[in-house]
Amino acid sequence: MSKDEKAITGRDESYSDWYIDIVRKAGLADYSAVKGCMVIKPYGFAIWENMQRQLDKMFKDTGHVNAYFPLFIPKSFLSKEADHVEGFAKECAVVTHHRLMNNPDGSGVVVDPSAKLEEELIVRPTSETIIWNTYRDWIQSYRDLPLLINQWANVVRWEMRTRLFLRTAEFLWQEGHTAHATKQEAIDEAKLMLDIYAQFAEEWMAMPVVKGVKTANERFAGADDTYTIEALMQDGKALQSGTSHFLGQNFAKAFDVKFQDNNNKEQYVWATSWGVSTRLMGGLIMTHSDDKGLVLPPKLAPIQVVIVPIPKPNGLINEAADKIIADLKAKGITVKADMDKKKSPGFKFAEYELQGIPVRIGIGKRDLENGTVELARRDTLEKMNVPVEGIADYIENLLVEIQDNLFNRARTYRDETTTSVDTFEEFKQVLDEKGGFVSAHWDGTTETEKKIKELTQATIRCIPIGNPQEEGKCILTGEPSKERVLFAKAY
RNA sequence: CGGGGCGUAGCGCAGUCCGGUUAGCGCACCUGUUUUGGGAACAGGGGGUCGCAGGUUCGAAUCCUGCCGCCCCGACCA
Repeated sequence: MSKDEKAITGRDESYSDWYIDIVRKAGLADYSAVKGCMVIKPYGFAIWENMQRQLDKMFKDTGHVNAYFPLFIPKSFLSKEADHVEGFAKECAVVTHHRLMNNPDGSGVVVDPSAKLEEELIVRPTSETIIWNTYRDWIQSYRDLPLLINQWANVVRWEMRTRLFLRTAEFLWQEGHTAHATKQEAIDEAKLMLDIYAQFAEEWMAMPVVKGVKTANERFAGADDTYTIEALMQDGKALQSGTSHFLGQNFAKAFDVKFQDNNNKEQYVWATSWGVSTRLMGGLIMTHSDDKGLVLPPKLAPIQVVIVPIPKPNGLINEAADKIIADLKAKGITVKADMDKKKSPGFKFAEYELQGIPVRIGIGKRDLENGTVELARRDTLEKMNVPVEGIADYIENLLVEIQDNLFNRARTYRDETTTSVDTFEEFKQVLDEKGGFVSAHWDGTTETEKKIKELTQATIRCIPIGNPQEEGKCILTGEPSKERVLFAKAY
């Protein structure tokens, strides 16, 4: 096999082709026979499972439980909350019939026109409506609250344009839906989940994020407030990586969900919803990977260490490898030994770099003689000779170091690619030449926000939480402003 | 929804303009031998309804008509 055929497109050449090459050649996902839908392959799914496992733990540690609600939603449900239906109506898949029949002309199967549904069903684009319709029956008293439920599910949003992991017609996610007795409690919940998302992104994905609030224009359809974590990709575009919504009483009123408080007074409940999706996979890829392929943070890598015999396996090498494998496994480190005799070491090196495995161990004759192994780290591509004695401890520390290094590197990039500007000229120049987050004053109107988007393609990603208050003038209109907001071109 | 591209072996493509042996090449795959510290070499081998349906023709991957699918670029979105 030649280098060129296996090589991935360089980031400088085409960032978009680079991304697709990594997704496909590292075996994460593939296009499917269905337009806009992808197949998540075993290696990609293993990474997603690691994400799920940790997130699920964090949800449960904060008192949430999992449940499952239907894929199909009666059409009438969707129209009960006005903003919500307006936000999603344009991208819904609709089930109209429930039976097929043989085409009378013998050409295959066709929809049986006599099997038309009384009420059409929507394939969930999100589950607020079916869930709140159910919560009405579950909630009577303040003692039923708070209700803290999450579900892991697939949803469908009929997008015009798709991109593997970042935007597909069907995607996997989790959606939390909670009900509370008071407004403050619901706001606290929405913020708590945002913190959990941020903590997960930074500590597990090694992906630095900005926590913030969305502007009215960017808010979730049906929410009073939308909180977001925003990450910056290597091409200078922002990725909305998770959102948490304070829904006020909008869904409670739409679905008539009331409870009796401890004064026997009837009240509408307060709600939140929050979600992260397989889009995080896209963020993970675009935060760390390089021109050799995927780079994975050790905490999420399905295989943390790979052992490659040089030049091929033999009794002594196998023996040395088995010992190392046992020591690593005892520490809970996942390890794979590639004892395939047909493939050359060079092939394996390239292959595991493409797959982003954090640490590679090479064992050859020279190593056996010297009592060492060759360690290669994926994040820096450094190679070093390390004594076999104490290798498991060494690797355990190295994995932590790699995790930290990836985060620090990404944070440095993010900080260096965040620019404060005070004029519209500067604003445009930074967006064109440098990209990244641009911190600027804005007059607070949707009209100005839309105008800026029209002129520059940049949107307000968020108003950062804990944003310093500062007198200034809107970069577009010159109207007074009391704080900066974060702009960027976004995925 | 507008614009563009593509559909020939598992993958990537040539052949199509100008119809004519048994449809070809690279990679991958199988067998064997020699190799092996950064994507090995040689030899042999298997694998195809040429997207689908009609039509023209002695003869269609190639020409005509219709259809289907996917990808890319834009507007909308996690």
